[in-house]
Amino acid sequence: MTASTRIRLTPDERRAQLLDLGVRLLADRSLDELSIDLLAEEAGISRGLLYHYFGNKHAFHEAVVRRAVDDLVAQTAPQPDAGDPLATLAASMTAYVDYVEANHAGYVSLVKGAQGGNETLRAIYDEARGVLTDRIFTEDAQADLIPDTPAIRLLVRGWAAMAEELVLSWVADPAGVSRAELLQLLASSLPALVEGATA
Amino acid sequence: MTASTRIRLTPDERRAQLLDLGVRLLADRSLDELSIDLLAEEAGISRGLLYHYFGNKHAFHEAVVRRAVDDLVAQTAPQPDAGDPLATLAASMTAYVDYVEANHAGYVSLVKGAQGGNETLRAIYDEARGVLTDRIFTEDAQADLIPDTPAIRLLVRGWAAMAEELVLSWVADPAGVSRAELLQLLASSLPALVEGATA
DNA sequence: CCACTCTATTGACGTTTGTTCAATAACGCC
DNA sequence: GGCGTTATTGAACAAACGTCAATAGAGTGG
Repeated sequence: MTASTRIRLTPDERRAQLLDLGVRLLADRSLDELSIDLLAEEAGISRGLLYHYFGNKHAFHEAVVRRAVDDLVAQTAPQPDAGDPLATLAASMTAYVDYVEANHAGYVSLVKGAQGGNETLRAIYDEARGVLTDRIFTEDAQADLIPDTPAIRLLVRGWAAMAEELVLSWVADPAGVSRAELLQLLASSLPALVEGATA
Repeated sequence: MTASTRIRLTPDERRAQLLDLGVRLLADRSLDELSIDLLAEEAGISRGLLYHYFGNKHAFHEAVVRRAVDDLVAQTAPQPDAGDPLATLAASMTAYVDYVEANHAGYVSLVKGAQGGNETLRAIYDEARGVLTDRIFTEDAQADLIPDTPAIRLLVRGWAAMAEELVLSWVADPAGVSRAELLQLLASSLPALVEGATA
């Protein structure tokens, strides 16, 4: 549009700009609905520069997903003040619901969408889920509430999938279920499952 | 290769052939890793014919996913012989585990991958999950084991996501958990959740 | 048995889009 | 104020998507 004197950023700044833009654009578009053309125009750069920084389109996608996942992990980091492990769990779930509510489209498209992607994307997703569930073990297991066996590990993993589904489904259509009820479901389900499995 | 006299099938036969081939090819490839060129060559047809039948690549993908999902629903259809609702549930889960074991790659790539796709793909996936979970209600609810409230509906939906995760995760790495234990987890988790939520 | 019609099928063409690479110009430094 | 480093460009290539008028297989009626 206006006079476009070439703007030169440091590599870190440019990477950050492109990743932020990628998160924004890929929130309501799938990867192949996003052309490098559009991305470059939106960022005010040439197509070639994207390849200089990320190599190819898929690598860019992976970097964006990693970025989104890191955000999720950071913003749901547990605060070490609570004493009661159940209260800690409840706080974690609240933070998680907050995050999904604030980033609904992006969560579905980027985080969840990673499951259907290639090996690398699934690995990123798995790693994130691993971090989230490990918190459960390191925080709650200290109180010996949750035994650490292969079957229970598997069950907790399943519980995490359930939690994701509950929140996404509720955000998409909250009809008939209050936020408090949702949080209650999330927090009570883990003990219920563990007790049901060990009994 | 050999003399290729143009083979002319009925539209139904051709559609079926292409969908079958699509299921096979998309089991270990993502959509954009599959070129129409390869598909056409593999099917022994020209590229144009695919567009004649499906319009565009995405519509083809959707049709393939719908096909895979229909297979899943059909092959896990409950047998109306069992009496005890808990036994029926156990039978359903066994059929489900059988299916996922036999179609691991395809399940992940097609069924699960649909979650990360566009609106239409997610609708197909949701519809399939709806059919699967509705079975729970129509079969088990008759015995009044499961009350039908919005919160419980949501919970059952979450349980379905958990079941999927458990099975996929177990198939990917069964270390430390026997098949019987898995089935036990699957079958016992639903009652445990419902009881935990209604208490 | 031949011509004829219907329609499944082709193949060439235009266009979009991912990717490469040598050339260019902005910024810091002497 | 010139100079070198390197972030950045833009043109050129290739692969793949999608379109459409032309083609030919298969049944049908004479």
